[in-house]
Amino acid sequence: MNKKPSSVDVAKAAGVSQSMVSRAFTPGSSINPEKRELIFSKAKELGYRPNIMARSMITKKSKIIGFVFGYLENQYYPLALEKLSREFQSKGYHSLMFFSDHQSSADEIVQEFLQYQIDAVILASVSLSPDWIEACHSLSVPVVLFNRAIEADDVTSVTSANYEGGKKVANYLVKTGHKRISYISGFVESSTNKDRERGLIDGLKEHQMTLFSIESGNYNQKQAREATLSMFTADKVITPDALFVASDHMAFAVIDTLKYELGLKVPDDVSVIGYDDVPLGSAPSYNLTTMSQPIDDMVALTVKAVLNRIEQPNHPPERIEIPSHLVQRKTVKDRNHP
Amino acid sequence: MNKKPSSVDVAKAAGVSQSMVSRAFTPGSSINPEKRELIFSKAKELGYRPNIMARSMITKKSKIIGFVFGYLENQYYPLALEKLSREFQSKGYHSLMFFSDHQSSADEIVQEFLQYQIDAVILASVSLSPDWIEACHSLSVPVVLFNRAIEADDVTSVTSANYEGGKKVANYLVKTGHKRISYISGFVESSTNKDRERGLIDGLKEHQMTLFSIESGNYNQKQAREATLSMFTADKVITPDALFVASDHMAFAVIDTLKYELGLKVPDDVSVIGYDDVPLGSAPSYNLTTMSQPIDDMVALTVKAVLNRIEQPNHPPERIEIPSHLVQRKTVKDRNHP
DNA sequence: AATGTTTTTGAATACGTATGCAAGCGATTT
DNA sequence: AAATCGCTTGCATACGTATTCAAAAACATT
Repeated sequence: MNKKPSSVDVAKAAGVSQSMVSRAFTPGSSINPEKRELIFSKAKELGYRPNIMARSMITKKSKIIGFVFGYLENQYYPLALEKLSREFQSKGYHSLMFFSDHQSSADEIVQEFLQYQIDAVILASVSLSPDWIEACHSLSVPVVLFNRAIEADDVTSVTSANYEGGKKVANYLVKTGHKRISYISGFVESSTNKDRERGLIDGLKEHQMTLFSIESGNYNQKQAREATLSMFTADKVITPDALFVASDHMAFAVIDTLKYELGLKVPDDVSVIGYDDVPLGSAPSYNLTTMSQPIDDMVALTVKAVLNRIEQPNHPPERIEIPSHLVQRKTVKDRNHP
Repeated sequence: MNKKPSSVDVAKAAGVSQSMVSRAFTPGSSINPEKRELIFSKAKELGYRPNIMARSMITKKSKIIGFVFGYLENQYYPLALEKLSREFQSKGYHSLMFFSDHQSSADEIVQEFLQYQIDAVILASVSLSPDWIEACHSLSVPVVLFNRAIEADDVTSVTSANYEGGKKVANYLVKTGHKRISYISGFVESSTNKDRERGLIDGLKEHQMTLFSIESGNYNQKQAREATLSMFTADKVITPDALFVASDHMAFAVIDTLKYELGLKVPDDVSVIGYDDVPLGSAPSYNLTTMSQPIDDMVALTVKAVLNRIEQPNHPPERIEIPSHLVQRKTVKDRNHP
């Protein structure tokens, strides 16, 4: 019912000028500490808090970070979202959500969120076309890719060491005696997927081996299931003895398909190794061996990178890679000692 | 590099007044269609879009919906978030995220997001204290509870029919011949949990039965596991033959504990029934029998309720309940025909 | 041709805040 | 006692937009 009080109202109540109220709420401003206390108490009384919209008109800072997601299905992303948001929240920023669908052009979304004068934009589970970057760059809003990279060098990206990760998987599967290693890929266009695949192939090559087969799962469970079925379809006489799946999320579907549709034993008949190290992977029902992308490190470095670029307008974009490591559980079998 | 163009810049370029540019972007405004086209083309050329911050100072509408979450662990919430956000996005609204931790008082968070002049606030996976309501109400920002209800009647809430859901569970478990039915609860203070529990107990009473035992899982997996262990600990000679678990999320942990820690068979030794019908429940590894809260209905009605309260300032708060129904899968055994 | 009616337009203002500038003031130095 | 310094304060303005009001233009009616 009551209109929201403004700095003018507080000023009147405290018998000071509006400027002073503003200064009271601006840390590091020149103001008598006693007056500040007085103003704070009056403000509390009236239920006043500075209007961020009005403030942002002057300061050109909205304290809003735009998040663009393609989907939240893969548990890794909501987790990342929560951790990132909490971190930003503790630093006075908040997250505004945008979801991209395949219909709406990238351009539309950019236009949409630029209206909010966001201070930076984080792209996750979505790839971005060069026009986005250009548009954002020309309006000097920093772009940070989370778990995606891109060739362009005027954008900051944070990923795990996907190429090395792929190699480590190759080494591990070879070392454990696998002879027919297949790959169920993510979204084929995504850098993350490409790097993991390249790492895997190069890793195999070092052992004079090649990929046994490959199918696209497109980072979703339905297609991962289909990919699995097609790899083990009846007319194939020789089938893989190990599957590297580009994300845990898909790996769960793969394991279910293997076990309950194809009647195969994991890892006795087929080994499966995922990527991400999502919490569900440690559930005894899956017990998934996987490559970990340490989420806390990813988040911490992302936040730091974003703040750097916000606070130092000409901070150079960086390409940050977090080392990933193998998490051994029960879906890979050592075939050397049968 | 380029500063963002303003309506004044566009006005100059098109040779009209600033007012007219504003009108061009205000649907239903009185303006010559040809001029509007001209302005649109000039705007596109310059890369102009109205500044929402500035606009909101006049209109008092920020086109921002505040979301408050306690956690996103339970898959139901990220899904709801995505669906809600997409829906709002298509209607010109966007979602600003707030995460509550147990340390920071509710009051702090309210203060924090009221700064953003949000048009409404949706509470999910979090309970809210009466002071919140009061604060929001007095500033006339509508509060909508998603999957939570509250005694106060000046707040809109959308839930599934939890009480009836609990009853249906009771009936189903009794009908399938269970004699010792226990409950693993969610956060004991939450309305959702209380209603499910009450429904279960009342439902049992109708069959002259009582709850065999109860433990709190607090909606998280760790405590759900502990609750399960304590229900089946060695010194108990009689143990439950059915477990109603207040959320699927916990039910997965319960099943894993039962199967892999206690060496029990589900459903042969113990039946388990969850609540929510989260996608993972349909994975063959769990195949969880559960009560469904149809998420699309929940979302659609939430969006409608929020928009109603935004657009019609004195639209009365409503208490919306969606019927929930049983989803039969494989974690409940019919013990009548052994 | 003169009048009335509707539509389109621009000038001016308000929204709530931050900040440059100059004035006020008490304390310190000469 | 005068001059200087540092701190605190208020005035005035700017940010980018929507909107009221009155003027102007277009059109319709007699």
